[in-house]
Amino acid sequence: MYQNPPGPRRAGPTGGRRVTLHDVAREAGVSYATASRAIHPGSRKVNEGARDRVLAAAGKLNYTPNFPARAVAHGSTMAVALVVSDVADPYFSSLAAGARRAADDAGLSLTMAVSGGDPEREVELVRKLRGQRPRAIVVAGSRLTDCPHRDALAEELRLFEGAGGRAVLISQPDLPFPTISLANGESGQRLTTALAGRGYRRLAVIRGPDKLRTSRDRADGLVRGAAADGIVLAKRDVIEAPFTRDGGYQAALSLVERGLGGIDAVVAVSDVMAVGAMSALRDSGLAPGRDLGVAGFDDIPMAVDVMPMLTTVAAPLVEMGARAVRLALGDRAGSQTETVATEVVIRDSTPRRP
Amino acid sequence: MYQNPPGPRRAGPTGGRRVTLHDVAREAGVSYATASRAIHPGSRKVNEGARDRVLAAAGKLNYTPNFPARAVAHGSTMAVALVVSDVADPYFSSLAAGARRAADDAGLSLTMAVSGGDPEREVELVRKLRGQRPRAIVVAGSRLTDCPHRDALAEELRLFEGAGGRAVLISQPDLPFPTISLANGESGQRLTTALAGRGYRRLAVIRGPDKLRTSRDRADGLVRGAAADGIVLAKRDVIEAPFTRDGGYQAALSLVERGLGGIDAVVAVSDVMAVGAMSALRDSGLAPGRDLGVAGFDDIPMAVDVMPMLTTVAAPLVEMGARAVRLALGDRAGSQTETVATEVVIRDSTPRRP
DNA sequence: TTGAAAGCGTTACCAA
DNA sequence: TTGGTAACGCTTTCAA
Repeated sequence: MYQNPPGPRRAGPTGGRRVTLHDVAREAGVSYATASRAIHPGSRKVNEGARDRVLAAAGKLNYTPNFPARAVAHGSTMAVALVVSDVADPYFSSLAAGARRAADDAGLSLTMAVSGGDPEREVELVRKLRGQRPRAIVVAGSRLTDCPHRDALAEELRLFEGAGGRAVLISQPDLPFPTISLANGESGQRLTTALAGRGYRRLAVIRGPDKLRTSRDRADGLVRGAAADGIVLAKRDVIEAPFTRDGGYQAALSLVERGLGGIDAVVAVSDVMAVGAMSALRDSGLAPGRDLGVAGFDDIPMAVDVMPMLTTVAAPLVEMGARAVRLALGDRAGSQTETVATEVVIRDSTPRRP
Repeated sequence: MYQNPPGPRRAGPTGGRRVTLHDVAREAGVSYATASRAIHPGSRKVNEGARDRVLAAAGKLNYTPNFPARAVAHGSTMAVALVVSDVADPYFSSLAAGARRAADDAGLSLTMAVSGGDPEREVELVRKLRGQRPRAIVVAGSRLTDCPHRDALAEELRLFEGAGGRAVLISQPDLPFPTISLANGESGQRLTTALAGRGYRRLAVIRGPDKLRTSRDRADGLVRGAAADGIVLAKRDVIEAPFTRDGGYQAALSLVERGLGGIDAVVAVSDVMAVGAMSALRDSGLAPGRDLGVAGFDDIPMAVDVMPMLTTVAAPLVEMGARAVRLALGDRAGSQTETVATEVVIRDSTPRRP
């Protein structure tokens, strides 16, 4: 008789009383177990009359099931965790929007964790998240080339799966977990082909850190594509900068300061960087599109609101976020890695050249 | 002796074993209670040697405290909940970034709930969130003018507070809860003054639904300001549209189709709408800035990357998100409503007119 | 400082 | 179908 003794409820931190299932059961005049069954969606083993009374009592008392308690008893929560580098970055917030929707469809809530792009923090985050016992952890944007952290992350995720959770990665295909993957390299090649077809002859590439898998694959694809399509891409015209808007800005600035030397287009490995680059060009007195073609990757929403509109390799970001969650929640059958299609979208920032 | 029986741990859904505090205690050779105290940050009442052994054992076994269980026992979680309309909207994702940071500083995790702008869903969300027993719920972007839902929301938040939680609103100052408030009306007036000073004489306003408090206050401020500053703002030149980028686009389009009739600037009640409006103007063959001044509210990051750069009333969005969480977590002393300062930022989208 | 054990609010099993 | 109750993994008195 250690449990749920009748009598006044314990006061909360600010003096409030908590309504528990016990109160509901008493109010409805049924047993504790019956009340639980009536409230829980899954079990239909309860008399209609009793159920109605329980539901009515719950409504009257404004009862809300206590999720943590439910989680402890049932051994699993109703939450999915998403790890991103930065919520305010359009790339990640689009992924988050999709993940949220899919979680919602499954009746789960979404917990967001933000790493700030710090791989160490990312590992720490996953570790903490493990304690939350979410149904699944989706990791977007880790730096998988960075070996020690890469392994530490894999270990944390492995432990998470060992405890019954599900881990899924987005766009980082070389860890032994189900992954929503983008054909980044191939996309880069297709982009150069499109640019070559529009008359571009000499490229500069603005890329993120080499440790960032997405950045590296895209940059490599661009280099390969340039070679294949007869476009000149000098080694010194591949500029590395932080994988952010400001990184793109700085990279473009240094490009201009150094002298363009015949470059007729600059491709950034993300739209966010490309947008920064466009602003830098403009601040340097150059007109993006007219003086220099500009292109990016992702097709973030603002790509059509910058001027000129940005040519890009469109990735279905929202859909990717949703698919990651669905992949995590679905059964293990089928392929573990889903590759989503990308599409080159030509806009005004890369007009046809004479 | 019903509790934590020794022996093999229960298998998880996929067959994994869970490491519990019991295992750690046994591994360290101390009692269950001592292990708990050693792991829990707050209690220093444990022998250093024992503590070290516990921590070592925890590390060795890869133990992670079970948050839900902790929450059940302790009566409160380590999470803060944030309700927004749309994660992918820069306004909300900036708020989220700030809220995340503040939650992080307090050692709490952030759970995001997305209402999609649907007030009914928003109430439902808060209700569900109550079940999660977060330390605090921060609601951004509700439509408080919509009375039935407004009251329902207030009731849910009241119940949440009754159970010991903390509720804080962002930019919706007319519910009886602590609020991070923006001087929206006053900001609107200051913007018209600035525009008048730059030679603008006839305005159009693109606004969101009347039910949206933020939109209404800003629009009202613009109307008042126009009157005070001798700017013409005809009733028919106030266009209502969805509070989104596409809403702004449509509104501007209809404005152009209808004929500008002497309007020399269009002000949208948010940067997101303003950006949409700029694109619409451009698609209609007009040059924002040159043919027509454009201004917005918020100063979202992309305001400086559109062309021309957007004049706006800057709100410290990230800081607001952070302050909301801090307000929720702090003690009840001091003022319940904090008003944050805004600042008119003139950029190229509103050049001086002859 | 430590250990035993009583909760916390659920779910789920078992017998009725 | 129902009620009783063990169990979930933890925190926190209460004695020792």
